[in-house]
Amino acid sequence: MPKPAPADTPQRILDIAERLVQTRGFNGFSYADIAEALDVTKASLHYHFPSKAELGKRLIERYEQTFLEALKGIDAGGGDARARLKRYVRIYADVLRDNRMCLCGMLASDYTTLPTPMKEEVRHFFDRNEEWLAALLEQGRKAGTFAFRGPARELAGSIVGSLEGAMMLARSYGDPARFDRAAERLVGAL
Amino acid sequence: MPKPAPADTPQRILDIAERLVQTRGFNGFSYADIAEALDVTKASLHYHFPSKAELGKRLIERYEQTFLEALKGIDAGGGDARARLKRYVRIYADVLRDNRMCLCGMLASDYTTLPTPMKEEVRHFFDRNEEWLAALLEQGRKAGTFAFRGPARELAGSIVGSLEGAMMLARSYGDPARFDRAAERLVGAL
DNA sequence: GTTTGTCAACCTACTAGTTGGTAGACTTCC
DNA sequence: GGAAGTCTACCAACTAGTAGGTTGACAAAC
Repeated sequence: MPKPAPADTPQRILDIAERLVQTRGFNGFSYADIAEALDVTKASLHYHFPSKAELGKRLIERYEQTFLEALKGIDAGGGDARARLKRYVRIYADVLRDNRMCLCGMLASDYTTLPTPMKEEVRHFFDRNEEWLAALLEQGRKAGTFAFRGPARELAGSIVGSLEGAMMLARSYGDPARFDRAAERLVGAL
Repeated sequence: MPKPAPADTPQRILDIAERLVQTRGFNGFSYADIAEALDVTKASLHYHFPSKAELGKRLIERYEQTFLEALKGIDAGGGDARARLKRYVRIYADVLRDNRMCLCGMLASDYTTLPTPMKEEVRHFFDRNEEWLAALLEQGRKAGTFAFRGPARELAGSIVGSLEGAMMLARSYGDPARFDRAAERLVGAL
């Protein structure tokens, strides 16, 4: 028997690689790490993902898809803009409580060392992310829920940056609550 | 003549290593990179810094010293709390315009992969940094320059996180002005 | 004032292990 | 039989780090 293969191997590879990137960064793990965790050989990994660059690209694509799906979930759920914003922040908090950084936050700090296709995907993620958040902010402003000056998109970029930074520091301090406090301030300031 | 050695070699090693960490992260460069940039052998680097962990630790120590020196400079210069805060933010903006990340911001994202002594130094840097900022914020609040709720130290932590995150994203977008806009919002909100 | 010894600062040459990646054989399922 | 997926067995390049030798500056001993 080569594999009882209960779960789809490529997906399991992505699951493990994702966790590794989120905890150690793109330069902080190797194919050998994935192989060990999955109990297969490196060669087998290369069969599914020919190069690390390709693996990384697919990783971001999948992450973005899941993330945007979650945002749709927020749109579908009820509540005013503030409630939605809180659910948005909650996504980050949950990732952090799983002892992970945001995948793209991590990759943003590895940015200069990434292969070009990955760079493009990282920016694409943040573009979509900020677009959605900007729309929510604008909605909230129109409804009188939020008060802020300037373009919503600019504020969105600022908030995303703040959340990523707050995650990074909270993780270094091993103190997820530190993220919550910072996020509370951000949301409260609107 | 063995050396025209105008500059102190250990310092030059630290200079180059610092730039490499700030641009590529601690796992994104090797002794070979420093050796090439400095035109010496790897063995020579190991003479001055026995291990990469030791090099990294010394790197943070020196960075913190320089940073705290700059904060003293702000204290010494005139102006109210807001003016001082702007000069504080300026430090980050200048680093970014040199195409670098904050050294410790970078190391915060590499955190899980760092040797323990480096982890301690990174946290020490942020502790000192936030202590100073908290004092400035408290000063500003007492003088009526700033308005904010809760402990100054908590706000300081939030601001430092936001600045680090804003830097990271601005660098990914190759757009230093993105940092300026985010920082402007942060300072303006006080 | 030359010999002798010490020292910092480098060098060449090497180690053991890791990196991403490949070739080709094998095995199982349709 | 052919495709899919896995394996063993490799490779060249790179990793941090080491062993041991060379160089020239300086200082004391003679």
